[in-house]
Formats: sequence, structure tokens, C-alpha cells
Amino acid sequence: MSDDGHAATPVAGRRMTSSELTVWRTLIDTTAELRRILGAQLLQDSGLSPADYQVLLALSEAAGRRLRSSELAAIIGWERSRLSHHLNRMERRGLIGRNHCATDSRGSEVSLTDDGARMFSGATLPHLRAIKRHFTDALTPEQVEALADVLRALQSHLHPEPTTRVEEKRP
Amino acid sequence: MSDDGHAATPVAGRRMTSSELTVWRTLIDTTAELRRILGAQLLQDSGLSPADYQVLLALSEAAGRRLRSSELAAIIGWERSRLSHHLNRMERRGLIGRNHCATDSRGSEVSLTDDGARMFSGATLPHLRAIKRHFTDALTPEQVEALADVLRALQSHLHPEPTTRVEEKRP
DNA sequence: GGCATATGATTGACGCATCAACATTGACGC
DNA sequence: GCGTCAATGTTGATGCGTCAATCATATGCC
Repeated sequence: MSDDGHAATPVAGRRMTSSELTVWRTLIDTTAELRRILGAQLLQDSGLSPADYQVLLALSEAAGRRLRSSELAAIIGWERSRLSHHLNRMERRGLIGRNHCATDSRGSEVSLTDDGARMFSGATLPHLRAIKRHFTDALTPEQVEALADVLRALQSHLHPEPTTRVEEKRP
Repeated sequence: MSDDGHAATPVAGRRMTSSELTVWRTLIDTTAELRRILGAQLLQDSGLSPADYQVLLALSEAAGRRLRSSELAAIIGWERSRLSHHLNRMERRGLIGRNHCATDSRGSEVSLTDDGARMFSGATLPHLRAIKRHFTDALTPEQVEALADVLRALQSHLHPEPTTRVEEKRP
């Protein structure tokens, strides 16, 4: 009567060791620190927050540099409400524009302004260099590969579906 | 010429490969997802946010279950202003109490209430189980060790100081 | 057509984090 | 004591993220 695939997994009843817990906490702390450092650097270099960067990245890769609001939300994995609030602030700063959608009167289309495109393209190189400096340069190629392996394991545990989760994203 | 400590490192002038960039983005996305999942689980199981949990953890381990405000801030690595705001909200909920410090009239002492201690102790086990379920159970012991190695490399790159403070000038 | 329901998008309220003042008090030199 | 400076802790303003509620429109069913 087993109805699903992962019901019978033994999942090693033992408790976590304290060193496993330490690895967990270090993972959270270290990634938080990296996000903080790179976010501050990005803001200082370009005046863009990491959230701004994500939005502008998706828009700059879109055909015609414009996207429906909900497509944009799906691409960057945000809730629509969050996106709407953030687009308000970005519109006020002149980074993006909004028009009514031609094919669906409910929808709205978000477009990259020239100012937004300029800001984004000025932000890209310093940001990539900062990632390299603080992340890639710290690791050997073997360590990068080991980390990729760990992340694959975590992802496939989070999302048992066989669909590949790591979509390709270009700078 | 350069003032920082790692001048002699060749720092491989080459750019990042796209797979290195993908590993970086996956690291950020995956840890964000884990934080989100575990935070939501914690809140649902115990009514405590991750921030509450950190504060209560530090207090519950302190001698007499009380700490000076700035010590607490140092232990959990928060800015004092953030802590002050958060303690206001936790005090309103009856999780902690505040008294004037006896030895320093500027200071304030934060103490764990019985309610706070109960909430925290009820939160601990489910939280540890959730970490095990979503993190530890996804990895082999070898992967955990490889991740620990990667985190050590990242940390020592972020903080060039050797882990042990070797020398300290005393007046 | 006409009505119920679903969907796209926005808004307001609230909790939270950061930043820049601010008030108070301790420490040290004189 | 007095003056300066550092440290402790708080507050207000502002931006951000989440939740529930809302509005307008599209879709489907009869």
C-alpha cells in the first residue's frame, strides 16, 4: 500500500552531531556575510540594490527589454505583491516604465528605460569582479566542483521532481 | 604596493567561467530557500521568528539567563539599534524583560522570562529536527565534510586573520 | 447573453532592518 | 570639580517584504 515514493525512506534516525550543526550555522552565517558584502559593494559601485539588479537583469535579457509583470515575477521568483511594490520604487527612480498590456487589459507591461539600461550595464562588471574576488578566488576548482555537488544534492532533496532547477542566467 | 594582505596571490586574472557563476547563484538561491523554509517551519511550530530564536538562544545560555544589551548584541552579531527595536517587540510579547543595570546606570539588562524560556525550549527540538530533515539528511558525510572545507576556505578568505588571536597588546 | 469563478495586478497594514541623530552616563586628564 | 571624549542605549525616518484584501477583467459554464 505504499502510495508515494519517499514514504519508506529510513532517513537515519540518529540525531545530528554537533559538527553537522556547526556546518549548518557556518553555512548560513557565511552566505549572509557574502550577501551583505556584495550587496554593499554593488550599491556603492552602482547605486543599485541586489533586488534592483535582479529586476534589471531579467528585463535586459527579455525580448524588447520588456516583460509582463507576472512573467517577470516568475523569472526572478518573487511574489507579485513584492514585485509591484518594488516596481513602484524603481519607476519613481526612472529605472523602469509601465504600460498597459495590449493583449490583456488586466495586465501591465514593464519596460527597461534607457537610464535603467545604462545603470545596469555600468553595474555588471564591477559586480562580477566582486563575486570573483570574494567567492571564486577563495576556492580551488576542486572545491567549486565539490560545492556544486553539495548544492545539487540539496536541491534534489528540496525538489524531488527530476526537473533541473538551475536555469541558465547570463550576466 | 597594495595595502591588503594577500598581495602575492596571483589571483588568476582570468574571468569567471559561467559555471562558476552558476554555482555562486545556486549557492545564494539554495541557502535563501533553506532559510525561508526553516524560518516558516519554526514560526509555525513555535510562534518564534529566527530572530527571536537567536535572541532566546543567547539568553538561555547566559549565566542567570540575563545579559547586558551590548553583550547580547555582540554575541549574536547584531547592531545595537536593531537589537533595541527587536527587544521592544519581544518585551511587548512577554518573552524578555528589561531592568536597569546595577553597575552601570547607562546600561540595561535583558532577562529571559519564564514564558520566553518555555517558548524557546518548546522550539528547540522541532527546529533541530527540521534542520536535519532539510539539510543534513540531504548530504552524505563526505559531502558535509567537503562543505565544511569550502566554508573554511571562504571564511579564511573573508577574514585573513588566523583563526586564533595570537597576539594581544597589553598596556 | 448572463452569471460565477479565476486570474493579473495593485494597495494598505504591519513587522522588520538600517541609518543617522540623540540623550545619558562613565572615564580620564587637569 | 570641570571639560572632553567614548560608550550605552534609544528613537524616528525610511525602505523593504509579507500577508490579506481589493479591483478590474478574462474565462468558462449553463
